[in-house]
Amino acid sequence: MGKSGEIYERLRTDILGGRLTPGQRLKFPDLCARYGTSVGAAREALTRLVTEGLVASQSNHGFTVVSLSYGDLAELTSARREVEPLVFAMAVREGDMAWEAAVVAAHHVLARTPFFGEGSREHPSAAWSAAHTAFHLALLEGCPNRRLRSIACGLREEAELYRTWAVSYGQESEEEIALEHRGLLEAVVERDAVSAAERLRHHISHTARLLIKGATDTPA
Amino acid sequence: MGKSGEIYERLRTDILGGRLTPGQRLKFPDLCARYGTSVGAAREALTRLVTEGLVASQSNHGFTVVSLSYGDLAELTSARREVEPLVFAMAVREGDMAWEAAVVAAHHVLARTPFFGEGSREHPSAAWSAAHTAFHLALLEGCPNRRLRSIACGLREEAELYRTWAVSYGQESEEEIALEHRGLLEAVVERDAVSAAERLRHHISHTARLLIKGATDTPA
DNA sequence: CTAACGGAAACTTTCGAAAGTTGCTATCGT
DNA sequence: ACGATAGCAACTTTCGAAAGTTTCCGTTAG
Repeated sequence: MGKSGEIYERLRTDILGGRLTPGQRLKFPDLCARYGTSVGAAREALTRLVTEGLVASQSNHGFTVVSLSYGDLAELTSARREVEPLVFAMAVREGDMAWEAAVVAAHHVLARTPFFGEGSREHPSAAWSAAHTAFHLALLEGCPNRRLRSIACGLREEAELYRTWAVSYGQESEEEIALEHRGLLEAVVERDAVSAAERLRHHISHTARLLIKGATDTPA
Repeated sequence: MGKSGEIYERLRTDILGGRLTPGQRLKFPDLCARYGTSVGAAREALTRLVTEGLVASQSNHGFTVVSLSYGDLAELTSARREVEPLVFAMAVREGDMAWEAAVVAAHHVLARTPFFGEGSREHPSAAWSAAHTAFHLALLEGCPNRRLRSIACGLREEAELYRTWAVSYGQESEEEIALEHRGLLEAVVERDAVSAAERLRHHISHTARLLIKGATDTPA
């Protein structure tokens, strides 16, 4: 992997990790200093992030971290409600036993990881977030179609931004969410594709609603 | 639009137009001479095409036009069978009257354009191909979700490569295809989303089968 | 005759300075 | 005081040469 791939990874994790705020301008002088690289490498990394929907660019106006809005969250959620269940259903139908085992494993660590960490009572712990992402990726991994898988994963990644910037999760959501995760696991081991799709669609709608409720300004 | 956007367009049309053969190596010296540009501009254009699936890249081994294979066609078709009908159904449910009118117009043009041109009896005319693409894009355009639309259009574009390199179309297919197009139009004006999705799924399967039959070597 | 090694050619990747563009500010005229 | 204009400053974009890689071929030793 070339050098620009390295800065691409770092930029991506910095955006997803909340170290760069949505809407923030990404100037080359700053970037080069921050990551110790040349403009060329930074430029290539940024253009890759643009196609993934994490960075926006205007001609001759540079690059910015994408800005969050209720309208966009609604559109993103609508897209995820359509494609993720579809991909998940295909995984349930066609995934092999190794996949099934990976899902069971991912659910196990998710279930055993505490929702809130030592610090905040508002944001889920980094460990839980990681386990949560891993579980959902594991669910989709069973789909044998590379293209569909990467489409679904791409949408989930865009949603990740909204998750990291969500103001707060309600205390009561924790159990409901855990219940839904168990339901998804159940659909996998029982190989019930239609139930799987239905449950995932509901889960996406539910969690998106939590993000909307948590925010301060009015929904679009 | 910058200079690299210009060469991006030219490269894209050259690939889609069959002037660059699948699997062909794309060397910077050649590219710079062909399009009269610098390596930097060519590089940016290529990386953009990689994310669209029209060009493949290996680290330190340069770029190539994607190579066609039966396995890949099968996967691509499978993906299209899932997402295009979904997007089309959403268009039928939510598209406004202006969209409906655009579909009627696009179908009119398509129906009046002769399938075979002056020259070959094997390949559809360039005019028909253009009208065909325009019709299908018009169908998807009614979907209000920008992300879903661009996903569906992206998949169609990848399929375009297989269409331009298909060995030949059977003579009898012309009428069957025209019939299916009329069916799609009908589903739009009658606002029947489930029929629309079903018809489009069938149409995709059918045309993909024609491509497979037309090829000379054995399917995977 | 085969295999390993060395070296050169061709190409990809990276870099940073030059050129180009935009938006702001200060100055001048009304 | 207000508006217009010209110049400036900051930044983006582009370019092509330098550096780094891989591949291939010819040579030599076994």
